[in-house]
Amino acid sequence: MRFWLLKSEPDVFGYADLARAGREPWNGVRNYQARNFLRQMTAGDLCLFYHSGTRPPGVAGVAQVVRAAYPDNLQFDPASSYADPRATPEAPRWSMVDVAPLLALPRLITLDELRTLPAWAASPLLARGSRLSVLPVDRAQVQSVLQAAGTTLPALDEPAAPAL
DNA sequence: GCCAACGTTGGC
DNA sequence: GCCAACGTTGGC
Repeated sequence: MRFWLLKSEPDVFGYADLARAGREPWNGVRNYQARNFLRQMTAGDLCLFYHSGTRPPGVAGVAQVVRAAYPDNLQFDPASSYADPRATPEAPRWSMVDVAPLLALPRLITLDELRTLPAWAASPLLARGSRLSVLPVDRAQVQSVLQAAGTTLPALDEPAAPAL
């Protein structure tokens, strides 16, 4: 299992919207680095759901990848602002995954608070001018956020897949 | 292949 | 609303 952070503007689509929807294609990512991370995701990976463009920004919940990367539908939709005329169904350029809600944090863990957590010291999220909307995190970072929020995820504390 | 111009992101 | 940082575009 790997761990990721997904940014979204809550005015557009926040964690509460995901909780309501039950499942959602994470489409519209139009940055190659972010796209390449999407392509590394597999079902079962956990994603911190980060609210950006709001005050304060921070992690609002945890989502789970429920479908690995497949072609982003919006790239083929001329009516979409995410349309990409260079993309064809035979040669798609952009990918999306499907995510589902897993846990709403009891309280937002703000960007300011992330800056105080040792596990986050080296995260690109905290780097000046960071704009990446999909980025890898690690188990310790996820755990530190859950701990700060006063909650846990049983799946996190289990050892990696037990050998049979 | 360089680089200036431009558009976008995102914290403040 | 401002502005710094960054990625992309397109002329050359």
